[in-house]
Parts: sequence; structure tokens; C-alpha cells
Amino acid sequence: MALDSLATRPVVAPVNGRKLREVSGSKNTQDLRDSRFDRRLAKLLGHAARIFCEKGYEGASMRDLSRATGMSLAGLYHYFASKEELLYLIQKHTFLTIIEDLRERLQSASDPEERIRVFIENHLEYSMANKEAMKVLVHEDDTLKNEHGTEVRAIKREYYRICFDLLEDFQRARGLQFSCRLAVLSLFGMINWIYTWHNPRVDANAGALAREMGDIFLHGVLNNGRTKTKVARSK
Amino acid sequence: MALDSLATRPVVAPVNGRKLREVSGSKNTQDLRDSRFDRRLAKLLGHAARIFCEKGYEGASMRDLSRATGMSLAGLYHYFASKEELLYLIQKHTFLTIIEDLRERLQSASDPEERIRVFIENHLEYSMANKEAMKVLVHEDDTLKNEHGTEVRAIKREYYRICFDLLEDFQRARGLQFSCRLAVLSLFGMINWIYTWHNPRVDANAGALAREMGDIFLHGVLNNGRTKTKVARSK
DNA sequence: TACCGAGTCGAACGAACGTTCGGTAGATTA
DNA sequence: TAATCTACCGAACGTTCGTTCGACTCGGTA
Repeated sequence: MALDSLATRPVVAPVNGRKLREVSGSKNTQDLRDSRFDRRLAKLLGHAARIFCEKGYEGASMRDLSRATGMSLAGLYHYFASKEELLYLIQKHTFLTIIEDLRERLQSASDPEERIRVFIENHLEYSMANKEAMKVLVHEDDTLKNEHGTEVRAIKREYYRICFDLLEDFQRARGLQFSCRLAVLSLFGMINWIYTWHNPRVDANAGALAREMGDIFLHGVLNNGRTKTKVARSK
Repeated sequence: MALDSLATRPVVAPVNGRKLREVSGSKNTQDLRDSRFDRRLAKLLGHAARIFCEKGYEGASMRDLSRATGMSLAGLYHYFASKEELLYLIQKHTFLTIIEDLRERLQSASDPEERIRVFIENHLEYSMANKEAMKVLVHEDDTLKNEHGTEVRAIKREYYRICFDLLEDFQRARGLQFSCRLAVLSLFGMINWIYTWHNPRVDANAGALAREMGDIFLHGVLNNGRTKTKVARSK
């Protein structure tokens, strides 16, 4: 639920113009301070994700975040430069974590079908475990403009590309013919739509859902790649 | 593109507290005035849909609408009571028109598979012909609260129900077993996601897209309803 | 002729917005 | 001990928001 690690921060431009001092202080003290800063920031991002999820980015106010976190309005700006950067940090961290998890999981699956199922399962498990950040990622898809928007869109393209390649592998292995673009986007539609309807009290959990949706999708592209026109009768 | 008819207005509570006079004026003059009012309102709703589509409901301002329509800020409120009602009118009209079109089309299709294909085709054709209103409908799905929200949600449930019943018929006719709820929601995900990626210069038109997505979806639920576990090998 | 309602407008209302400024307490460094 | 830096705050800044008010014109009605 919480954005519990910001390990990605060091590789990008420092947040809020906060300079990374190069020679002052002992390394230990420095790390301690930075990790304290990061932990506080991560907690703020978690609150922000919940608020953006509930009221939408435009509908949410910095005063909402101030109220939710107990920190003063001005104090918040110690941790980020603007409301827009807040959204950027949430989206970027969410996307990068999903991709990182996915890459890890894909290492232990070689069968093309299995790899697509891993993709779906990873996406769904992350979505269910981080509902709020995930809705912010999907729903505020074209909210960010300029550099921040460009950067997040680049990560999105990367994620798209991974799925596209998995589908091409599957297609090649089975000798099928179908539009990978349409297939990827249909799959994304199915799995990104879930946040609008999933109710943990009546709907299956991530694993079961991933299996069922994987079945629908894979049978769909499989049979569609082989035959044309009408769906075969069952008897 | 434009919300070109508001034929639904007479059956609901009058917009903006505007009373329907009962005895004053000749009937012809009355009709003329009302239709003039409706035409102007419909034009405003078209502009509003475009603006809500571009900037989101919360991000759009009444001043944006004033600028786009050339009407003064105060003048707008002659046609509706509030910004919220504006969104309500757009969503309601869009939903009711889709359902009306669908009911008409379904009358000339009796085969269960064919009827599902009609559903998909209707949805996609309307979406492509009314991109802006459609995005507002999908994207601002849970923006409306209270009475307006309740009413739109009721129409949405009706639309869901139609699709659900079509799927049950298909299931019964083919003797299949699968979760209709999951199938409907997967299908909705596929077709409601389109607005995020469709590019008329590179992607197929509504008819072709409806056929391809229909193939994927129908093969998906068909084979999934018959077999379990792994996808059959193609050789 | 007097009147009325539809349609439209400029100007303003109070509230809320994102952000900034000047400061302070306390820990760390020189 | 003096200087510096981190973390935070109250109070305000200027702007924009949705909405309202009073007034005006104008075609149709009594």
C-alpha cells in the first residue's frame, strides 16, 4: 500500500533542488539523514496517493494532504517542489517498481505462454497490493505535461514494449498471426480496468483473477490467430 | 461529435428549475422556444464535452467554457444550474443514446453470438463518432455524487445488465461455463480502454476493431468455457 | 401603450487554490 | 561557543474558482 522505498531517487535529479552534498559530514551521518528524509517522503507519497486516488489529481488540494499528514502546508514543500512533482514521484515509483518486479519474475519462466501469464499475474498482484497508487497511475495517465510527463510516458512505453515482445515470442512459438498491438492494448484494457470494479469481498484475488483473465486472453488470441470469421460451434 | 439532440429532456425534471408553463402562449410558439433553448443547450454541452475531455472535469473551468462558446460567464447559467449539472447532462445523454441505439440494433439480430457482436460494434461505433463525450463518460465515472451520481450509475447498471444478459444467452446456447461477471467486465475493459490509445491515422475503424475484438473476446470465453488449464498446442 | 419573460451581460462575491516568505527550535559542525 | 544546516511552521501572497446580482435589450402579448 505504501510507497515504501525510494531506492530510485539517487539515479535522478535531486528532489526539490536539494543538493547532494559531496564532502561535508561523515558518510554514515549523511546516509542516516538521507534515509530519514526518504522515509518521510515515502510516507507523504503514500498519503498523497490515497488522496489523489479519492479525489483525483485536480480535485485534491495541498491542504488535503496537509490535513492527512498532520504536517503544515509550508512544511510539505520541504520534501518536494510542487504538487505536480508529487504526482510525478508517485507515478514514476509505481511504474519502476512494477517493471522491476516483472523482470525479476520473468527470469524463472521460459515458456512463452507461461511468460505472458507471469506478466498478467505480476500486474494484477501489484495492482491489488497497491490499489491507490495504481489508480493514480492509470487514471492520471495524461495529466503530467512537459518533462515529467515525457519521462513517465517513456517508462510506460518500456512497459508496453515488454508485453509486446512477450506476445511476439508467443506468436512465433505457436506460428500464429494476429496484431500484437491490438492484443497488447486489449490486454491492458482488461487489466487496467479492474480498479473500476474490483471488490475484494465478492471478487477473486489477484492470482485467481490472473488465471481467469489469462485464459480468456490467451484462448482469444490463440484461436483468433488460427481461424477466421465465425466462432466454432461446440458440437 | 456534438450532442445534437436532447429529446430526453421532457421526461425528466426541468433543467435549471425552468418551469414548463402550462397554459401561456400558443403551442407552436412554445415548441419553437423550447426547441431553440434545447438547440442552444445542446451546442453548449458539445463544447463542454470537448473541454472536460481535454482538461478533465475538475481541471476545466466555467471560464474555459465561456471563452469557447463566446457566451458570458453569467449567460451560461441560463442554460444549466451548475457545473455539476453540466457533467450530469453530458453523461446521461451519452449513456441513454448508446442504449437507445443498441436496443434498436438488437432487434434485427437473433443469434446469440451475433447479438454480442452487435453490442461491441454499437459501443465502438458510438465511441469513435463521439470520442469526447465518451471519454467524459468513462473518465469521470465516479465524479458525480448524490442524486446526479445515483441516476447515472443506475443507467450504467442498466447497460451492464444488457451485456450480462447477452452473455448468459450465449453461454446457454453453447452450453458453456464461465463467469459472466468477469466476462462482461473484461469486455468493458477492452472497449472502454480504447479512448486512451486509438489513433485514427494508424488504427482500424470501428467496424474492423469491433470484429477483431469480438474475435478475441468470443474465442476467449468460448474455449475457456470448455477446457481448463493450459492452452491447447496448435500442432 | 404597457408589460412580461427570455436571453444576455459586466462586475463583483467569498472561498479556495498552489506557493512563498520570514522565521524558529534543535541538532551538528568548525 | 559560534556558525551552520535540517526540519518545520504561521501567515500571508496573488490568482483563480463557481456562482450571483442587478441591469439591459428585445420580441411577443394583453
